[in-house]
Amino acid sequence: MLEADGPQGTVAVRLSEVEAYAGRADPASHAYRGPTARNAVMFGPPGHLYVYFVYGMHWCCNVVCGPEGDASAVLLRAGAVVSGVQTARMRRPAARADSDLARGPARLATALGLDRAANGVDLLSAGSRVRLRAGSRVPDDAVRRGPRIGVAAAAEVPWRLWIAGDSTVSPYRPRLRRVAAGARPPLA
DNA sequence: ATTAGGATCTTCT
DNA sequence: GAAGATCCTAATG
Repeated sequence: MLEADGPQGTVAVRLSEVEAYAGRADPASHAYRGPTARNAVMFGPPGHLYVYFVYGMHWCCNVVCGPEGDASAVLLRAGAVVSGVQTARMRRPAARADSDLARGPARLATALGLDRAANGVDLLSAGSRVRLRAGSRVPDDAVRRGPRIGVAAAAEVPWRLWIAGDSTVSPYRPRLRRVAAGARPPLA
């Protein structure tokens, strides 16, 4: 469960889909090329929120996992809004059904009202604006795993985990990487 | 139901 | 200068 306070109220989400990134050893990880201004939080202590900006308009959230310096993190890909539904709807007018409110990493961040200002927040402190809490346990046999989405490297590593049959899990669309206009096709 | 294209800007090469 | 851990809308089958 992830819970975020905001000016319009508190929204809580039960996570249904996540993706693991294994620090510097993982070619798909933002930490792969070492520390930078953007990924600094990843190299810090675990239990903190790493928020980054993608595609010129979206924010995505990770929970830092490994020990300090390890730079491992889990991307929060989707969840079900379990409280503050009305606030989440206002933030996500494009969502048709409530199950779409946090169905996708950028949607989840928007529903929770998270952006650059939430980067680095300690998720395990009761006084934080954003908090990670234990929810009801998911049985092992309800957890599925498969390839990560949208990554250009190490796509075959099955580190996306989700709850089987959950309607809030993002739809899997293996998009071919966009090729720049006018670029030559790769040589076979 | 599925697909294609556009929006938009930070980050690192 | 180019690509990027995405989403939305419109068009088509």
